[in-house]
Amino acid sequence: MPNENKTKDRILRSATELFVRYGFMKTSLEDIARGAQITKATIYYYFPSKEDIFLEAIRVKAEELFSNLASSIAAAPSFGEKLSRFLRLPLKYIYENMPILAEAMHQIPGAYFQKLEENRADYRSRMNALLAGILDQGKASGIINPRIDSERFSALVNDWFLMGDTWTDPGDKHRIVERIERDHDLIIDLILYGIVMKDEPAANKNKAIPKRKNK
Amino acid sequence: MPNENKTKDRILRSATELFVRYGFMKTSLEDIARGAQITKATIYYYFPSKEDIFLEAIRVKAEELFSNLASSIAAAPSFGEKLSRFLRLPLKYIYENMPILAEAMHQIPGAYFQKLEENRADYRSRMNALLAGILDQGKASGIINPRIDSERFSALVNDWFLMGDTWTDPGDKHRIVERIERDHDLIIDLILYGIVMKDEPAANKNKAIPKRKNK
Amino acid sequence: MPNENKTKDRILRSATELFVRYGFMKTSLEDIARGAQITKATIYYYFPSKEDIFLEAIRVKAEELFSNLASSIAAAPSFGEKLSRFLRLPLKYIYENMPILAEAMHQIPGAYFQKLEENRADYRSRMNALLAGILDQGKASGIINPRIDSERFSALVNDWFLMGDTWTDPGDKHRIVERIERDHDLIIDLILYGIVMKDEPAANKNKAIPKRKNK
Amino acid sequence: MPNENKTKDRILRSATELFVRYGFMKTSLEDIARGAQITKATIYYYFPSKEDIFLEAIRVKAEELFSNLASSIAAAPSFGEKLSRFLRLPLKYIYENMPILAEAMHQIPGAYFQKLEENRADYRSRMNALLAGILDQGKASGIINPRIDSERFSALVNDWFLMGDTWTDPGDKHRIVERIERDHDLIIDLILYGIVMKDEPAANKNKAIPKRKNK
DNA sequence: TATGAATGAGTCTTCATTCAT
DNA sequence: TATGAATGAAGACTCATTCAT
Repeated sequence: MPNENKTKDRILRSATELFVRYGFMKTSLEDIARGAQITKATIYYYFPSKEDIFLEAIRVKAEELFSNLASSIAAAPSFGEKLSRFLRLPLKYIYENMPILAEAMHQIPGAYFQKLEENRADYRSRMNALLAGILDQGKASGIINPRIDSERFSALVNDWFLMGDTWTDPGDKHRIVERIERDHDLIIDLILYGIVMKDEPAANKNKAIPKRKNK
Repeated sequence: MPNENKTKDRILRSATELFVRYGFMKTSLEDIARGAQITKATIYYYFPSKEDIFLEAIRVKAEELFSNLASSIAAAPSFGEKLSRFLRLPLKYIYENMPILAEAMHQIPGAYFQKLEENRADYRSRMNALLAGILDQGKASGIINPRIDSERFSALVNDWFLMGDTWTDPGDKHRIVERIERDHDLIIDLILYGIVMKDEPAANKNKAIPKRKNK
Repeated sequence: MPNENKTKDRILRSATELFVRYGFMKTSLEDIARGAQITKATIYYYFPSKEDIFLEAIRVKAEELFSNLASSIAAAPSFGEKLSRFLRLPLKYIYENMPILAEAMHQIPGAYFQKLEENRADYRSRMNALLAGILDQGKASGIINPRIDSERFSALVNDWFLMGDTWTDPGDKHRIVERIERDHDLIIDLILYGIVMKDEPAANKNKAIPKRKNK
Repeated sequence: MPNENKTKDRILRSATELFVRYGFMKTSLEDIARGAQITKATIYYYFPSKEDIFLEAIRVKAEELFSNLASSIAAAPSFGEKLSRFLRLPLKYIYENMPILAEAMHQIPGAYFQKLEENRADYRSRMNALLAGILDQGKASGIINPRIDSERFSALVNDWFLMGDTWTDPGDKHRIVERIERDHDLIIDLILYGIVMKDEPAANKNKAIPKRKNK
């Protein structure tokens, strides 16, 4: 965690706040400088470009998230609670800190795509690792059907419930549409669970759910 | 469906394509004009401002979607298929045509917020009406548990599966975080369905989506 | 006086009203066309350019003024009343109809300066002729000191009381400053008349406007 | 008096010169920048908008004028000379530096009207104060008829001889026309002074500026 | 380490004018 | 006689970036 008084951190904090509120393009270096109580030129002493500030801002937030997430999950008493935290925290983080992440894909110049993609792949694999760990523990303790494909399941959770695709740039359009075709009936099954009459769709019969206590 | 040769449509098509690919702010009128093979000034013969082009582009796409969606659902042979189409088409449309919808909330000047909000409310209520129709039919034919709260169910599907909140502006942050808190264990239930051992906790069987008490 | 229904007059009327209210540059052909209930392109059927509309608008108003002025003065019963009308009407006309006359000098492209100057010289000479006529009648009836230089007096009245120089373009700056130097003590005399003690400045008493030696 | 080498002053000087010559609207920032030998963008480092440059230009000129005027009048040996300088200097200044003042009223966006009006009221009251001081001295030394209404006299001088109303915007049209009606026979009296035969119009002899009854 | 000053390359928008019909 | 459509040229303003100090 960086020293609170250092200029670089003041810049980063000002930038993060403004990026979150107004997005990448509508935040000017002038604004960031004002928020950090320095002048525009000073920013260039610490960062080579506006894009680099943005990338660094995400990086800091992401590390924060992973750090909190790992310890929170480790401390969770049960499988269900681990899964619950795994879902709740990242979403909260994203919406509290980086609701404009997705926009960066469209607003940042192409030259920076590669860096963004690297980050994204990194975060995704760390998330998957975390989830895989949870699943493994679930399997080990016999709660989870061992036939579940952990990898595919992780990907699905990521994509559909962790807004994995808010990162996606429009170039990937077809990839997403394909995924929609592929996954949507699984999603429908998920939705149907809970609303269909108990004796109606034979295909779904015998599928049970775990006992959840509310909170 | 607009006439292919009319200049206004050429502008709209060029604009839509560019907005989708590069976002609102990174698309310049110059670009749009080039794409439509006219000059910048001509755009102003047809549209009073860049924002109006954007709004109109969404409107056209949305009407297209609703038109297709309604007939597609009407033609579906079964309840499950209706639900499936209801989920698949909008997502495809959004990702194919307007993946940058959300950005508009941050990039468009405040003066246009109201119009955007009106559109959004309109689309949302039309989607809900469609889904409610499907559910009603399901209930009528005895497939669906009549205790299901259609309204709440529609809202949930909308928010979690139709990216209802990609429209959300950062000011609503807290609203979303609250929703995450409120809905996430239901989501976990959905996820667990399909992965837990079939003979595990019978207690939750037949559970419909209940009206949740707050917190 | 032109026919009220003819398109050309509608254009002229709309243009005059807008020029008077908003000035030459802030009045667009679009505005004029709207006011005349036609379209922009139609204007070009009747006028070769925006400047020509303006020139024509002044011309019409000026003719109107001269026509009214001449008959009003002719009908005046006394010398004093004639002089009074000579002063009152043009000022009223200018302020009611063409308060932006002066601006035209700065806003109209150089190419039109010549035409404007011609008009201006024409109007000035007609005003002078009118005033000279009044003076002559005054002299003839023995009211006016015959030593008065009618020409110089006319010029003075024109410049100082009829805003003759609101027409002046900045290039003439030095000419005006020179005139100020030359005439200002006469003006002071005029002002002092009426405020000095009746027996005070013997030197100025009964003094007619003399031919001034330069400086 | 501003430093000759500072960029801001170069901008101001270039702007003033161009505004004076071509008016507000026909002077582009490009022109001003060229005159100041900088680029357009630099102007925005020093001024928030074109209108602000204009306002500042007037302000500087006005301060200059008042400063010179006050000392010049203070140094004048006699009442007549004071009055003379009071009339001569402002007119020279206006015509040399700001002949396009009036246009600002029509060309500057409404948002700036208030500031312009404030300035104008300020300048006017300072001018009136100066003139009142001169008159008081004249009265004290017994030269001026003590029955003279100083306030009304100041206003008259201001309006008719100092072009007070060249500032007037077209909305005030009726106010001016009313003033013409009200003051014009006084003006005629002034004019008649100097041209009538010495023994002719007894009625006008020795008459001070009276409070006029309406109409 | 920090900044005041300067700028080039855009951005949206306006508008007088043209022309085929 | 009238116009719908199109445009070139210009205008005010923004902003990330540079650099001498």
